Amino acid sequence: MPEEIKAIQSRVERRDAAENRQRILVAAHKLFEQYGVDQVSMNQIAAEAQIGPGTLYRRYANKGELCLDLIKDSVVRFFEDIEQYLLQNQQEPADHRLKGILKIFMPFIEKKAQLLTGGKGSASAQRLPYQSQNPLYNKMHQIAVELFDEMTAADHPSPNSIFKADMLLIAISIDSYFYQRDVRGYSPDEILEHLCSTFI
Amino acid sequence: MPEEIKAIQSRVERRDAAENRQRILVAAHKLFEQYGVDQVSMNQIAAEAQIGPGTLYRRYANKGELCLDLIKDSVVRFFEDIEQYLLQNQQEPADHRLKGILKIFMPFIEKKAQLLTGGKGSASAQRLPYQSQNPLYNKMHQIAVELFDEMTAADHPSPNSIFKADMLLIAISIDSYFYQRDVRGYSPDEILEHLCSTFI
DNA sequence: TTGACATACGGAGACCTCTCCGCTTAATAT
DNA sequence: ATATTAAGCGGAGAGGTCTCCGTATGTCAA
Repeated sequence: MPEEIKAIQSRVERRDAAENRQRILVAAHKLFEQYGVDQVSMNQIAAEAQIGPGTLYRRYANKGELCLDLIKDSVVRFFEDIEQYLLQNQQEPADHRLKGILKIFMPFIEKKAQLLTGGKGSASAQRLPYQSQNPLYNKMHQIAVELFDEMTAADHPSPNSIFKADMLLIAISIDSYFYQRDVRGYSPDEILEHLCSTFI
Repeated sequence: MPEEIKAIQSRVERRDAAENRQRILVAAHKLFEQYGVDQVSMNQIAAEAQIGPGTLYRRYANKGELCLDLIKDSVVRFFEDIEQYLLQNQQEPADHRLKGILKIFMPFIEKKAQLLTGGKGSASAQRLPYQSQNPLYNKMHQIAVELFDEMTAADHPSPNSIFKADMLLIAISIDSYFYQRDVRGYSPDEILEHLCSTFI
């Protein structure tokens, strides 16, 4: 019996562990707010949370993971927004809907940029936009693929749509986005227009 | 007199400095070869070169710069290849030439991937493909812009071409390229085809 | 309750990046 | 030859990431 239960509920978080997790989140939030994500070290966070570095790293292998945990809720809300938008615009053509999604996406990454990239200096660092292979990337990708497929009337996972979706997402990765904004000097709207004329 | 000469020849490299530079390059090359770029630290390089860390950092602010210096010659040769290709294919349509350039470019980044990204874990790290804003990126960009302009018969620096060139280059950035190859499982040729159908 | 034990803790420490600054030395003018 | 001096050197050290492992403590079965 016990083994089965354990297997199912896959381990309960210990009380002290849960408390420490809270302390970490609070400490990180405070320090990030005050100094900016880049300027805060894992050490500082551990100190502020009054735990040892080992305890911090046991939970978050690097600052990126911690950041991701910190914005988990925003991400959930973001996808709810997307879902709602898609529902309310079902009758619009796919290209229009994709543009609409980008319009929601861009302010989001602008607002959460620091946390999304999460201090990229790290040995066990991550590849690709928004440390790709994370849920955010994959879910956005899936949505984009569906819309591209719909545009070309292809059956669902068309290789071409998969590729285009990858390209679109990398094009609005944090780095690329801020490059266009800060170096090329485009406004968010201009970026959006360019994206559409290139990819849609 | 002396001041004028100094101003003109803008400083001569001191003999000991030149020697150390050589030692660094040799040491780095050896260690990179043996352990892989990522696994070699600046400290190790300094030790192998028998110089202090300060001396190493005085010349190269980070591993990326050192890597770039290490492949400077390959980059020059690469652009000579491009130039020659463009010369020999002047009569071909612009899209064909762009594809040809990608065909030269892809093996190049495949071969030099490690050195081009140059151990990305670094505080003063770099943005964008091939630590963008470096000569390689800018020159490739310029070439792509010209070809895009030619395709659309636009006068030279058309905003649209500039954007498309940025997107194309980011699409074949190391990260993106190896993502397509290793995660999506495409062969270089397939990637090339997809790139063309998306961007050209 | 009380073991038993999986989980979690914490800090010492290995190794890293990068800076600072007093000392050294090559190049030049005299 | 010698003095001057700017360029270069090197290593101590501040502060970071991340690991390892002996110790402590929740949790659960009995």
